[in-house]
Amino acid sequence: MSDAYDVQEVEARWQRRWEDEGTYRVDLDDPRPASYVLCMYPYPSGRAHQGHVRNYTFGDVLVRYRTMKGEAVLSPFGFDSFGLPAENAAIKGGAHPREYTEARIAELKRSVQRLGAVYDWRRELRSHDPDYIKWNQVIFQALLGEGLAYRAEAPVNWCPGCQTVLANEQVLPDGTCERSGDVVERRNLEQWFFRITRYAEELLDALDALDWPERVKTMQRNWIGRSGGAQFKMAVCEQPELSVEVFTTRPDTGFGMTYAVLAPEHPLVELVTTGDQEGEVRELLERAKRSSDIERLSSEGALDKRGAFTGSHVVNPFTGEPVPLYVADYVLGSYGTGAIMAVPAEDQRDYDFAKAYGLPVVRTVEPPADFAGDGAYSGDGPHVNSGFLDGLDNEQAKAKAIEFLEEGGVGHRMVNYRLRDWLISRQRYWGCPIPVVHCPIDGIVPVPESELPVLLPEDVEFRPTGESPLKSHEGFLHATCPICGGPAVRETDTMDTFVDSSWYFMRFADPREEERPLNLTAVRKYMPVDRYIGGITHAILHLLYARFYTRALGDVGIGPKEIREPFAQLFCQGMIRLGGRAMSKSRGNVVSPNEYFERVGADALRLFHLFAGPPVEDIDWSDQTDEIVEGCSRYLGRVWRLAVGEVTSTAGAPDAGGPDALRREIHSTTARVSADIERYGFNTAVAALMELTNSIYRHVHASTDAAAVDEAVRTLLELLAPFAPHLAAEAYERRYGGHVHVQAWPVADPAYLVADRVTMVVQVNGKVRDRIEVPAAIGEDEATALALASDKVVELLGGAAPRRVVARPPKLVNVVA
RNA sequence: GCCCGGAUGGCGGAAUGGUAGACGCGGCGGCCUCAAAAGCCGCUGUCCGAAAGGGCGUGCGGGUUCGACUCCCGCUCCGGGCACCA
Repeated sequence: MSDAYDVQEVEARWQRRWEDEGTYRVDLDDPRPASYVLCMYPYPSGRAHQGHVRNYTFGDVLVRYRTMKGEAVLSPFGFDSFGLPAENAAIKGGAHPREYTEARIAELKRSVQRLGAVYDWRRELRSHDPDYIKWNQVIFQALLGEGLAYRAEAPVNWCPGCQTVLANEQVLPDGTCERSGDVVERRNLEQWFFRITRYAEELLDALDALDWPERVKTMQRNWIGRSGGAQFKMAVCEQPELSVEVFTTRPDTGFGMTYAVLAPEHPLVELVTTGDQEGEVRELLERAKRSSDIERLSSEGALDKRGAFTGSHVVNPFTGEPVPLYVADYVLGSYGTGAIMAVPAEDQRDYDFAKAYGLPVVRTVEPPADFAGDGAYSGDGPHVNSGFLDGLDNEQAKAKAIEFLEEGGVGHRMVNYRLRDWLISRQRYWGCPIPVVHCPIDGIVPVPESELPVLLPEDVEFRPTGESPLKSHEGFLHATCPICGGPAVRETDTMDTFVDSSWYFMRFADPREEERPLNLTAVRKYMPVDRYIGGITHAILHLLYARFYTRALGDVGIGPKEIREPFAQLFCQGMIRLGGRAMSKSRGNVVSPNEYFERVGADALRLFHLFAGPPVEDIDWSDQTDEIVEGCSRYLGRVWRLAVGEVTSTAGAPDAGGPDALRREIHSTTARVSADIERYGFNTAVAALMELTNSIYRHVHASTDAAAVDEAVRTLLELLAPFAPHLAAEAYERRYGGHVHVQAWPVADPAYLVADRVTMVVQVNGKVRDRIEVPAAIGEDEATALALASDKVVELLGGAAPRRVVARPPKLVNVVA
């Protein structure tokens, strides 16, 4: 047997062996404690890129580590295989989306397997498989039955590039499509929605208890956007039978309302606009309709063209005085009541508008003395010009103002959320069909479960018209109404692919369950996911939808009702940048892992990703990267020679400290590596392994006794196993026999973690001046005495008595001169 | 504008309030070799110094402390999120 390490042969052989022996398969009757480690399932983009490598390496370290710790780790893999790129490729003259997608799945799967990441492949899922489509549709019907799915006409985000509607979440803040970059238009269309808003409060409140990155939780909080305040009605002076209802977070400032505003979309606009104002109002409505969201949301541009007086007035319930009613595009039809009370003195937007239209500004909160005086003051302070609220602070005044509105029967406390219902219909082919038919007699009728799945027809033609090919496929369109048996038209919308990814992690618990979407026993065994790993890019969309779906499925009886949160712990790994930009296929700046697999092997590339920096931080793929990869490869060679090759003692080698010192290092390294893995400190874990390796070399050179070295190498290989699984396995088998990945994870013995003698630092005025070898158990008095006796200290004190001595034995003594 | 992160050698990065720069990359030197590669060993923050040794040093300015990369206050720059949401 050659001592040379044949990377390609060894890696291929162990990968086959893990698969053949089912090392990482788990089953329901597994007696070991169950746990669940999951990487976000990928959109199959073909060959893996470095981002995948990083993601799956991190996940794989945890799977292997926890397996060695004695857990039955559920580690499944699947593909988020519906989605626009496949369809766009077909339109451009490529293959059918199915062929295109499946070819790419095969490619990605090969890369993932080549990496040596281990999965229970029996559980592989693909969103576009008929089986998954069926359960997706069954879930949809259940949500429909419970009113959690509904159809409504709504102003929607239409992307002209993608020729489909987008969820609010898919529109970037600048009003462009997150995928194509086109400017998103507003259109009124009948669409399917999921009632995620029903869970707004729960989704918000439950965030606190999650072990997730704080910034992800913050993003979700912002997205849900809870604001508390009051809602109340104001009668229209000119037409007392009409009233305008407004929402405000600042009912305490009601006395300062000097005008009110309707959104251009508000249904009352037409009714309250007087004849002489009609021209102006009409012009504004036209403008608002024409304007893209970008223009409308921009604070640029002349304000005086963005509002108009309706000619009517409403009565301010606090003062009893009439105030003018305006219509303005800075008020959104889709939030709150679509109308506001305007308080220029305490709201900057209202202030700017009031200035442009010459409306009065009345302060109701006394600003602090140092307040610049220009513009609105939205902070806290004593109320003024506010009748019964005078003198109160904001909180007190709010409570009292709401009380006042309630007593008057015109209003009440109110909470509003920024979160809107989730628009799930897409006018595209390559997605899960929405399983309903439209019957001229019975309306919208769900397809009965016995007829599911509704599958996509294969024989379709993709044309660059932008219209879904389903709309012109006679065979697909033609259906029978399940109620009346008459002719009906099949729904041609498909589901947002985020629907697919909102429950796959639960299906993984038993992906072959044939009776229901979820096997509850299996779901209960593994859920929630203990470690969920993926990119920060999904901080809002996927993670919020998955949280919603987990709850909704529980509540409609498909999932376990008690499991509310899908991901107990979330880890977001940093991005990989190249040339200052995120590495991504769409930017065309990907570095393929394949050349690294060929040159240095999977272990070295894995080690690079683990070692390059903290997993949470972004890393730059730079000129230095290849050199570091080489370094990782070199390190593995060093381990290999130590374990399998010939490393011998060296004449004149310095004393390495003997077997006791080596044993202490074995245990301290074990402790460090274990703790580092738990906190995703993979870079420092690898550093610790390198230190131990260097140390073992020193001990070998210095002829430390073979038993201690043998023990050290064994532990090194065991600790290295999650990081460089192939080399560790091969070296371990050759040297010790047996399979390292089924060994028990080493445990640090605390007895070895304390040394007999340690180096004590002696400082004078906080500066290190000397180091003394002392017994670890040294007391304060003795440490002080030793420090004061130090030549350096004597010299620096120059005969004077120290003013103070701070002793922290056995680590440090600080002498204050 | 608001809310989060971050800033440490030539580079990637380590450091429960207690030896700043672990580990690695790069560089320099030595051993091995006919030679090279590989490997093994050592040095490598900066300034002064032949050396011993000493000064300075974690974005900037203050503060707390015997002692601050670490905690507090005030800035600068970089990255990210949110932003007419009433």
